[in-house]
Amino acid sequence: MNLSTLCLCLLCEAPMTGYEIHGRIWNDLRHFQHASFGALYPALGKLKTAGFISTPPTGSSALAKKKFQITVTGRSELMARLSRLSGAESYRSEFLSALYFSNHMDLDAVETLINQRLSDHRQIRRHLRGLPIPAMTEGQRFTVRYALSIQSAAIDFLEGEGRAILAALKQERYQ
Amino acid sequence: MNLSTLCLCLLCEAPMTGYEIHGRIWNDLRHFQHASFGALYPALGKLKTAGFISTPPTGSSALAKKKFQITVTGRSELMARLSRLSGAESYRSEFLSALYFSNHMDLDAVETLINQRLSDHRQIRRHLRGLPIPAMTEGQRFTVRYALSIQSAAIDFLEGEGRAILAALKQERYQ
DNA sequence: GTGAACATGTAAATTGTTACATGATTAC
DNA sequence: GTAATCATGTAACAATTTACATGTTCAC
Repeated sequence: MNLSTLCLCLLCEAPMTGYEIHGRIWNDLRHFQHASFGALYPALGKLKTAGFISTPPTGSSALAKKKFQITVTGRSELMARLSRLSGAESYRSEFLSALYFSNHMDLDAVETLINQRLSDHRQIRRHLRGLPIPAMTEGQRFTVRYALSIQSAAIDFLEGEGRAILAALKQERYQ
Repeated sequence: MNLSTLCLCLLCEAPMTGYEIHGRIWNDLRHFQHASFGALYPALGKLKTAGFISTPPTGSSALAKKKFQITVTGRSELMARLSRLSGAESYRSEFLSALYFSNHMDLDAVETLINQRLSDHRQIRRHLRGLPIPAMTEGQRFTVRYALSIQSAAIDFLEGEGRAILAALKQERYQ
């Protein structure tokens, strides 16, 4: 889902400032999306130009807080976009690239990468576990449980095989 | 790992044409990387300009087959780059976005997305299982087993909870 | 000879990141 | 008053996708 559509989804819940949208993505959607301000504000600008969202005039200066709200056309545009979703996922891992070519690397560097990956996954899992599950919709809970099961699979694998691979790599190298 | 570094890694194994590099990424590195020709050829062009790879002259036309090979400076550049790797991963899921906002969606559309995701994961797993594991290095095998454990976790989750969520969504909606 | 697979490349558009620049509001 | 956080935005750059354009080699 592109950022623009995501903004429409979030603004369907309630009017929000760009800053608040960023906060929602960072806090609640982190397990499947991310967005920087440099991508967010231009996206909101385009949505406004297209008439899909509006900012009720508050009479203040140009840099003042802007509550964006979705318009009627914005809602129907969103419905149209949601019906065209492909559900694709994109995954790219520098960690696995490094392991794939680890024969060119220092074994200590490989160990550092594994430990780093493990600690990243644990942190994401901690974050997911801290989310307010009971206050969520069924769909939202589903995404948290899904992400949790993937994170746990990664952690289990790295805890088990992560140790073993270093020994195997060493043996392969000096056999 | 950016595409440019990946090319250096692959060319470390053997001289290759751009087409062959594309094939290697598509067949063997699919579980953590992807690259289109439109990204690949410009990247190879820059590596050549920088002197990290070369194309031994074959005296033929401009569009003829070019075997790229890594140079001595290319090898040391690669070592430098490998030591600077962060091991970061990026994941973005339109599937989870859709589920997160599934309250705005048609339940049939949600079911279609779940089935599609399930079949995608099964296909990736089939592909991973078809890889020539015994011919690989330890590091390469590690990446395959890692990806396999993640794919299986996703499949298990979707097979179990994927069915249940549709009922839960329906109940939430019409309660 | 013709179609499939092999092979190289460019151009436009999209999408996003990082860094920068600025100002408002609130708590202490 | 001052630091932290809230808040909006731009500009330069980087990476990538998609579509296009072209040519080669080989099996049948």
